[in-house]
Amino acid sequence: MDYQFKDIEKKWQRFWAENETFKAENNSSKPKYYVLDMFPYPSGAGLHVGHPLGYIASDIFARYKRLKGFNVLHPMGYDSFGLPAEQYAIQTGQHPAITTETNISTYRRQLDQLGFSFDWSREVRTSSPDYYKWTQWIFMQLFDSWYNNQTDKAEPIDSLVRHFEQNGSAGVNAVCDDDVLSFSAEEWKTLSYRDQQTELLKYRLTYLRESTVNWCAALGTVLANDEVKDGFSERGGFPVEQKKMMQWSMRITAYAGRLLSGLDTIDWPEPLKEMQRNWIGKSVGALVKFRMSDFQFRNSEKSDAEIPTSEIIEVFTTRVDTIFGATFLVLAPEHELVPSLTTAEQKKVIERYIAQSKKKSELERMADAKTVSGAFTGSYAINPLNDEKIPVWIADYVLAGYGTGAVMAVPSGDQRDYLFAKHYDLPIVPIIDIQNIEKEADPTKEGRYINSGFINGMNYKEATTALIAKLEEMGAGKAKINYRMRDAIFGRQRYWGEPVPVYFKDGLPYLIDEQELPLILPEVDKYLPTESGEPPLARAKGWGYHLASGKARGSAKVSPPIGGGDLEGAEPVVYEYELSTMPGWAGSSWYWYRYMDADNDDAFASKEAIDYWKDVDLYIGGSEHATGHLLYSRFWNKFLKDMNLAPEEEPFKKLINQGMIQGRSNLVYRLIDDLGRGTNTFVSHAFRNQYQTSPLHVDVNIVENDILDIKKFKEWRPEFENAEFILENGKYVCGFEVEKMSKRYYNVVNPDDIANRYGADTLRMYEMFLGPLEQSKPWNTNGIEGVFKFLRKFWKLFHDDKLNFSVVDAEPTKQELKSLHKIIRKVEEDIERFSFNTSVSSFMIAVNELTDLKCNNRAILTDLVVVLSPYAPHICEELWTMLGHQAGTLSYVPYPKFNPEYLVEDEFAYPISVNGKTRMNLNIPLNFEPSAVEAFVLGNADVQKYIDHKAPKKVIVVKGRIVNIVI
RNA sequence: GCGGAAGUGGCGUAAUUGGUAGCCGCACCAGACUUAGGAUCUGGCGCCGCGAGGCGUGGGGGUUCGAGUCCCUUCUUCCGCACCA
Repeated sequence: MDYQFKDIEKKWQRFWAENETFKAENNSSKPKYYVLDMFPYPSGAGLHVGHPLGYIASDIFARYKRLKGFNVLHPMGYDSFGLPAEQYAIQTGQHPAITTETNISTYRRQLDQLGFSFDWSREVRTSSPDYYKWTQWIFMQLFDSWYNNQTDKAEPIDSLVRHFEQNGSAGVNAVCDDDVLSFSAEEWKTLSYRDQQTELLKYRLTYLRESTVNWCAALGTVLANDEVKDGFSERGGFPVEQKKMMQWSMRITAYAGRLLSGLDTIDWPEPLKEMQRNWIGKSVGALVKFRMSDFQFRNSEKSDAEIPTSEIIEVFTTRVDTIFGATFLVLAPEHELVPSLTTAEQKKVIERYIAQSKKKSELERMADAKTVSGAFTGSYAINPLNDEKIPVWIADYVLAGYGTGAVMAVPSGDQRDYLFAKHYDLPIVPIIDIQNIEKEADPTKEGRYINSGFINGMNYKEATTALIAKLEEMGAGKAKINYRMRDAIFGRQRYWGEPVPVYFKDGLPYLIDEQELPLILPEVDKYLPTESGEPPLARAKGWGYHLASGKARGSAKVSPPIGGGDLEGAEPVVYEYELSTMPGWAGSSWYWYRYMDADNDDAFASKEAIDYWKDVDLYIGGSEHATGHLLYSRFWNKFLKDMNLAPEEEPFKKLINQGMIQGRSNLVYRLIDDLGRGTNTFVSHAFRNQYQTSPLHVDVNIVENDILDIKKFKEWRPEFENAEFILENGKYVCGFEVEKMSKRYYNVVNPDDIANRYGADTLRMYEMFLGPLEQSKPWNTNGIEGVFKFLRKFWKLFHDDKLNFSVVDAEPTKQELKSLHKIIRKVEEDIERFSFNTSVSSFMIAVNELTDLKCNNRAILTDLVVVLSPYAPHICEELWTMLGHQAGTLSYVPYPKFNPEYLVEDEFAYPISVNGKTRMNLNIPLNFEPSAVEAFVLGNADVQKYIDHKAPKKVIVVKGRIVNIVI
């Protein structure tokens, strides 16, 4: 029989599904291996040919690991909450759950037809209540926790409460809001329950904070950053303004240090780690306090400890060693001290400057990076180390959100400060002997300090240490590590997301009872905000938290169950739920645990399952998630570890970014008439510049090797029915361009079409054949024929000329064994280093060789089927059963053992080079020692001709590699 | 501006430790079979040259018997960040 890929593929896909061939067990004597793909958002467009790239690679790896004797977990699911479904719902009124369901079935069908070895019994969907119950549960754990800097981990909030009860706020070293109170144990106990809760909220790992959001009044909704383009909504182009709103936030900054140091322990691509490092943005430096001078404040006879904070400017610097060169301070215009520092004379100037910088959009501020602007407050501060009075300015090059929002300006060492000083004629003091500040600032750390008081003569290291010690002694500063990263906003004013398991009482948030989980997303009449601007959930009728009087719901109680005594005996009351929903990254920040135990009703996954699978051994996905998903997931994982709910500090041991598959668009060139109108005549690529033409995208599916199928073109769109063409060599040649794969460029290639025409095995191998997995590349269907031909040739090895199955039981020949063992070794090496493209060409070489040898040896072909099966599983399963094996066993047979003996050669065709240039090859036995090789080579007549019978200066012989004669 | 990745035939790519540059395909050319094929097979295919030969891994320089690979320098493309104190 001929290679009937359609029948074969359908047959095996059904077999695998019916027999649950790839179901993984949660306990096994085999070692575990967890291969994970980044789960997709099921969009309405379905998969294009670029999406499965990573899935194919991970599937090959998973199948290979099974052959290597591992118990492999290879699951798939859907990140099914998200904006597109909601947007569609707003437009059509259709519930997003319905669109999501439809899209998921499309995805499932498309994934199934590619022959992936997923364990579908573990499928997860983030939008399913069984799943988001546990997303909500983890949120609750975060709410009930604080970060203890002393133990460097998160702890239950109870431990903080106990500390407050025993010692008050003294000795607490926590990651918390800036405005926490200082109190004694007694004072704490006298606080009302509500006041206690208010205070605790400042410590919780998820907390309420006033944050700025993108508010679009016309759409009546909050937009995500990527929905805003240059201050206007991407959809509709309505103006977007920054608006302050109370938002849920996650105290991810508590984990900044661990998120950074953990990067050194994981095998991820270096660029991606670098992105996370930049995002976290650690800088080591010092906080320094500058007292305000008596110039502004009448009495400054006070010691530092007595000075109210409003009279101290705190700056963060990474170069505390340059402090003697600080000739002025600069505050961000938004800095809270600016109004009190501004003198009456300067008030107008300052106010004008603030107004002006507020007007600037972020874009303008960026474009404006080179212009210097600022304003003097009229006040002076005192440098704590030399008591010099220096002026305080404001300028928008200082960002309110970074560090303390204030800098000490050292114009000799910092270019921005230098430009500022030049512009406003402020002093520039050199502080290092070798510093050259003629034309620009010199940030050198080499040399010795000058003009720098007690650090004069010291080097950088000595000075830094001495200064920090001195500042600490004076109480005027301390060493400080600062991070660029900010706490993450954890809420959206949207419908299609996880409801936040929180209700409000007296304006304070409380967790709902754990028994009430999941808090189901309610039905609403419209998916838009209310007229008063509240999120869509405000439309849900009768949706509120029914706090029982203690009996009605059994153990129903308010969480946190701390200190509250005012709930007893009350009538059931309905409290308002939180109306925002969780952001897109909530559900994806822990999903790999759910796969371990997807049906568990009692826990997000059982302890046994988590202890068995532990972490993800291989994670494949796109680099676009570098600072989003991959950072949040690491954060939640560390938190779960602190709570003893997860065993490993890092969730993804090894990670690979598959490259993006770009689109390759085809263009036709339409002739333009004198009036600039498009005609119905099209000019072939070579002649496009000889006429007035305009390029037009054409569907890549009616173009082959850049030759336009004219007949299909005429059918493509009615207006082209009578199109005329100016051809080259009788053909219409299209131009091409590499751009995003998108409907509007008509360059989308659908995997369904390819699978229909060539089969899934061909598609899988071709996607790998395109090039290295990590590399981005344009999709070009040209070339797929080569892979298709290869599979047919492979099929033919097992069949005679009449296409009857025909293999022989005989002793394999030496050459057959050599071909086989070359590929056994090669594929093993390639897969281990994720070089899938090179395996495919090696398979081609092996099959070419075996075809030339007319090999139909059963032993050889049996092993070859196993080696190829991770790449082309369907055809291999079919041949495997034809070879007489039981159906379905192929996935778990041992990978063939490589035997190096079969590759041993006794002769080698040495390349003979003269002065580094290869001239010929000579067959020389491999057991010849270098001296014998040299003698043999120099004895050769052709060699003598090349070296002109002269005595060589030197002969280099690398055994088994090369001979180089130097003359 | 800073950080990262990458530049090899007409195209996708290969060369795993410094050791024959272009494997394997696509496209193309020639041929075989075939009453003109989206079939199969054979041969050719980096560039210049009839050939001998010369030149070739973005450009320039260096180390080495030998460099796509190592070092310096420079250009280009892509990605990320963007006044970060």
